[in-house]
Amino acid sequence: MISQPSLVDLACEEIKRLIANGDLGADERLFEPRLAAQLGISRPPLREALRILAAQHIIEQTPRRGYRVVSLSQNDVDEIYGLRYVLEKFALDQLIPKLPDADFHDLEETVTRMWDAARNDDAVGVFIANRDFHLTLVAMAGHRRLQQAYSTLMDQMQLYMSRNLSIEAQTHGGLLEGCKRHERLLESLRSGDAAAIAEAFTAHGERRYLPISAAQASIW
Amino acid sequence: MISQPSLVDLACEEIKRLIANGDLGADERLFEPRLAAQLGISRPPLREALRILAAQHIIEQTPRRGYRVVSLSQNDVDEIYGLRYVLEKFALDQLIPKLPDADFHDLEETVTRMWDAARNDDAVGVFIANRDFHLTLVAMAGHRRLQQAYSTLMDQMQLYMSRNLSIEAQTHGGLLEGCKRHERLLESLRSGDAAAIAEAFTAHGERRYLPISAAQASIW
DNA sequence: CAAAAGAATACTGTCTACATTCAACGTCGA
DNA sequence: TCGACGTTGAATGTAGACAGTATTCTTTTG
Repeated sequence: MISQPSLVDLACEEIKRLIANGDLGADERLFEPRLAAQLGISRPPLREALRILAAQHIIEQTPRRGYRVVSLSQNDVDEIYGLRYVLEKFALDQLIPKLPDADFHDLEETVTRMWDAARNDDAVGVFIANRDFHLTLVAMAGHRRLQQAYSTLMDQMQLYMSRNLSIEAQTHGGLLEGCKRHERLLESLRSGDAAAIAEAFTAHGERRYLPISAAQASIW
Repeated sequence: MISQPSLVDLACEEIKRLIANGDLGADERLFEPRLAAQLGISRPPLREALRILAAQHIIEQTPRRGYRVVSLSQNDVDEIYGLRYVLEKFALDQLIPKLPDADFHDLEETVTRMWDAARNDDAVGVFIANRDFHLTLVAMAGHRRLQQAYSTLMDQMQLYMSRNLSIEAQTHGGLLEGCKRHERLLESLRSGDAAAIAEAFTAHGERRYLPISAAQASIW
């Protein structure tokens, strides 16, 4: 059963897009009347959308002083990466027992996309494929709350990165190198060997998680 | 700078209270007009509150069919406990390096409260003290997003438990036994020895996390 | 008697409008 | 010239009303 999305849902997506595009910068205030007019909706549905985004830590609200786009400090980035690592590790732990019956199709598709984009030097394409790879991986764990928490975290990072850094500057070690690491991780998953998976995952994330400067935030 | 809480905040708290009290049962629909009248506010602030609670997975929304209190299946309980374990473990990892400079005052206070309540056979008091112990512990890690995720999870469990089970039935091993386990965990934290902490934490959570039936959900 | 269709009711989604509060700017005084 | 106070303007917090849609009950037909 499908239904047309409500204005609230549309507003959420559109505001996230505005932030990702850089139309709304870090620390920028969101004025309800202006934004409502810009989106062509009235304030009530917009306000509900803002509440949702605030709950996801994409914007923050201070009473009587409205909403503003969050600006991530170095500490914030460290927090996000640290939590992301833990959640993805947990996802793998949950996933490993299920691997024999797992369907790798979706995961393979993202890796294929990643290779294609990398060969065309399409950094944005690699970026998106990478994001989808990890979201798919976590989704395979079959843990709804985990998936939810993880994708919220990814959203926070993604919005920040597309705002502050050129994608190219964030691809440590080159596009093709990153593809290879994901390929290896996928292979280890196919093997189902827990030790190999742990190793591939650690190698994959080696330079990315744990003390990492905000300016060096990596897309992987 | 202080400011009076908005109706949205008040509505959030009140609705959570209604659920905890059992006035709103699992799977029960939340009718906006009725609820707004009951709370003495109009629908717009109520709707914003509902959006927030939905984002916290305390209620769920289906388009054009309103909101309903979530009902937790056994699988949901397993999910929450699993994630809670991972997050609290991560909190300890983050906390250990900071232990030499840590202030245990707040933590000690919750343990004191727990003992007092246990001696008076006050299961609800123990329940609350236990909750505060873990929230305080996680807060000491100094990781805002972690703390946020953790307390959201605790809310989900707490609301469910106070709805479905008598507190007494959930205190595995007796009230005093639980106090002792927390006391030991606190002692290990004071020692600062990582191995001892890990052991105390595992012993503390032994029977609680991982395959646990919904009916057996424990307060610890 | 049961099932399906239609009508009535009630709830959600959305909008317009009003009250309240905060922040910035200008003015007045020291 | 600098600081403080008051005023003004704009944005947030809230309320009430209307339109559209789902659900339920009743009625009618097979």
